[in-house]
Amino acid sequence: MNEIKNYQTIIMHVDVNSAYLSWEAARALENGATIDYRDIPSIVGGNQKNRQGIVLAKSVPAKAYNIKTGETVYSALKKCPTLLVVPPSYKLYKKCSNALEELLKSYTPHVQRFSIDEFFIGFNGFAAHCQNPLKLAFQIRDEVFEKLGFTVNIGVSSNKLLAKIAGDFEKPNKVHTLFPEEIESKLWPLPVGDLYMVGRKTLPKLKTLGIFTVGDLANADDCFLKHKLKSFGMMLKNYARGIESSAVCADTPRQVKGIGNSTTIKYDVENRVEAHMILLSLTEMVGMRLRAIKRWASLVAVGIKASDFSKVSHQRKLDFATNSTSIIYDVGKQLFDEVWNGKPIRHLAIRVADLTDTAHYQLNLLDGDQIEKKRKLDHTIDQLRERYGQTSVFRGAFSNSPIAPIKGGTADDCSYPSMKSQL
DNA sequence: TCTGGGGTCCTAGGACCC
DNA sequence: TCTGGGGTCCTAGGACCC
Repeated sequence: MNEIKNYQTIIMHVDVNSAYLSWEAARALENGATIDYRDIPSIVGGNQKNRQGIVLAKSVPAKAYNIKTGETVYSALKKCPTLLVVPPSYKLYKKCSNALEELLKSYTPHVQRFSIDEFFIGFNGFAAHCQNPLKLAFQIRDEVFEKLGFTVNIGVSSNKLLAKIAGDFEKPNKVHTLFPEEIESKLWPLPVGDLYMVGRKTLPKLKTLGIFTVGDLANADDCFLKHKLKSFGMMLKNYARGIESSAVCADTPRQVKGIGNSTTIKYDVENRVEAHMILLSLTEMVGMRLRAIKRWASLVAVGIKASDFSKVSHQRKLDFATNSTSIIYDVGKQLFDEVWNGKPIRHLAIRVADLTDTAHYQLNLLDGDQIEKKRKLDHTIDQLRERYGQTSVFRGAFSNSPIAPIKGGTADDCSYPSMKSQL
C-alpha cells in the first residue's frame, strides 16, 4: 500500500479488540493483577444463576477453543473447563469508551460514536495536508495502547461501510485499508456471511440462491435479488459493491427513537401481581430516562418471553404524549393483562416510542391538577435519586419484596445512538 | 440451548376511509 | 352485496447490529 489515491475524505473505523475483556484486563493489571486476561482463555460473561449466562466477550486464547460470543457460559466452560469467567461491569466500559472518544477528538472533531466500542472518525482534505492516512492510523493505534492500555483495530477507507469492513479483517491491534480500488481483491473473495447486515437468517437464504461469496452478491442480478429479498437484497448488493455514503455525524447525534428496558428474571414468574411489580421497576427506569432527555412518548409496548422462549408483544398508540412513570405503568399493566396467556414468564420488557419534544395531553382523561401532581412527583423523585442514589426513593409496593425497585439500563447513558441498520 | 439487554428498521395484514 | 381499488394508519413479529 504505497500508493493511496487522493480521496477527498478519509474515514477510519476504530474498534476496540474484545472490548469488554480488554477493558477488564487493563483494569486488573492496573490493580496489580499478575496475569493479563488477554493472554489466557477468558471471557466476560453473565451470571448463570441469574439465567443471564451468555458470553459477552472472549480473549484470543478462548477463541482458539471455538468459544463464540453469544453462546452460553455453560457451553463455553464445557469447551474449556479452565476458562476464566469475569462478570461484566458496564460502568467501567462506559468510562473506557469515553476516554477513547476524548483521545480520538484530539485528532479530529469528526468523531462519531457508533456503539460503546466503535467509532468512526473523518478527515477532510487529506491530500492538502500531504499526510499519509496509514501513518496516521498507526499513530492513533499506538497512542491508544500507550495511554489507555488496550488495543484497537483501525479500518481505513473513503466511506464508513468500507472502513468498518476493513477494521474487521485480521485482529487484534491491526490497521487495514479497504479502498474502492481494493474491493475486488480484498472484499469479493470473502464468504458472504462476513458482510455487514448478513446475519443468522439471511446467510442460509443467500446460500440457497447460490450466493456464497461477497463477490457473488455484488454480481447477482438486480431483479432476482429484489424478487427474493425485496429492498433488503438491493441494500446488501450495494454493500457488497462498497456503495454507502452516510456522513460521519459528530455534532448531530441522531435523536433516539425509543427507550426500553427489559430483564430476565431469576425465576419463572407465574402470578400477575408479581409481573406487574417487575414491569413497574422497569418503567421507573424508562420514565427517568425519558424525562432526562426531556421527551414525551405516545406509544407504549410490552414484551413477554415465556419459560419456553415463546414471545408475545403488545403495543398501544396513545392519543396523548406523556413521560409520567405512573401513566406509562398504567398502560403497560393493561397491555400485559391483555396479552399474557398465563405461561410462566422468563423475561419482561417495556418500551416507549413515538417520541416528541412537547407534552400534549388528552384533557378529558386526566384533569390538569392530576397531570401537574404527577409531573411534580416524578420531578422530585428524579432529583432525589440524582442526589442520593437510585435506591433512595422507591415505591411502597417494593418494601417487602425481593424484586428490585428499579431495573434496567442507565439513564445517563442515552447520549449516543446505538446500532442502526443504515450506517 | 442451561439461550442478555440495548437499540433500529422492515414487512405483512387488518381496519378504516373515500 | 355473491363488493373494486388505493391510500393511510396501526399492530405484531422478525431481521439485523453491538
